[in-house]
Amino acid sequence: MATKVLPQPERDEIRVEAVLQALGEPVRLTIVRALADNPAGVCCGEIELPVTASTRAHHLKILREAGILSTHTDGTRRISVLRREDLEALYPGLLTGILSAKQ
Amino acid sequence: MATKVLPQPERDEIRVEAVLQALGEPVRLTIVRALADNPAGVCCGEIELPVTASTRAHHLKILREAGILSTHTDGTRRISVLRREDLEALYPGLLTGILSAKQ
DNA sequence: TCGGTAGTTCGACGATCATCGTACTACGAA
DNA sequence: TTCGTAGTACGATGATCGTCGAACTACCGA
Repeated sequence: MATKVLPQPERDEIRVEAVLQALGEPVRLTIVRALADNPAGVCCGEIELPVTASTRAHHLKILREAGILSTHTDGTRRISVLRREDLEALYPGLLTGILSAKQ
Repeated sequence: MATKVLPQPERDEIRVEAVLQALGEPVRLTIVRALADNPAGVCCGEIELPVTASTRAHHLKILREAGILSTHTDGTRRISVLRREDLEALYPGLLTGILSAKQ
C-alpha cells in the first residue's frame, strides 16, 4: 500500500524542455494518455505497449525524471500517477491541449 | 511583399508528436518564444541564436513542417509567423501553457 | 550586369536516443 | 526457504538528431 515514492523532481525543478522532449515520443505519449484516463494511477505493466519491459521501464523513468508522473511502490507493483496539479500550475493548459488531440 | 508562402501542413495534417518533438529542443523553443513576442512575424536572421545560419534554417524547417510556424518570402527575407490559430484550435491551451513557463 | 545580402541544401561528423537481451533486486505465496 | 512475478539496471547496437562548413539559389541595388 503505497509504501515508497520513487525519486522525482520538485515542482520548481521541472523544466519545460525536459517535459516537451519527454512528451515528444509516441510510446511515452501513449503512457501519458493512459495515465490521464486513470486518475487513480496505473500499474506499469497494465499499459499495452509495443515494447519490451526494459524499454517500458526506460520510458517511465524519463517521464518521472521530467516531472510528468509520480511512481510509488505497492508490493512488487509500481503505481504511476500523472502529476496533473504540478503541470497545471507550471504550464496551465498544456496537458489539456495535448490530451485534446484527435489521436 | 509577401509573395510566396513556403510549403506547410494543413491544419488537419498537424500531428501532436511532431509538434511536441519540435518544441522539445532549446533552440527551437527560443524561436517560438521570439515569434510569440512578435505577432506580426519575425525575420529569421533577427532572432539571436547560438548557432550558424544553416542550423537556424534547419530548425525553422522542422518548426514549419511540424505546423508550428508559417513562412512567407519578402524579397530575400523570409518572414516567420506563429500559427497561433491553428495550434489553439487543435490543442487549446498548449501554447499558452508553454509560453507561461518561467523561462 | 555585377556584387552583396539572405537564406537553403547537401553531405559529414559526433552525440544522443530508443530498443533489446541479460542479469539483477524486491516482494509475496506456498 | 524456495519459487514465481514485477520491475529495474546495465551494456550494446542501430537509428535519429543537432551541428557545421561549403556550395548553391534568389533577390535587390548600384
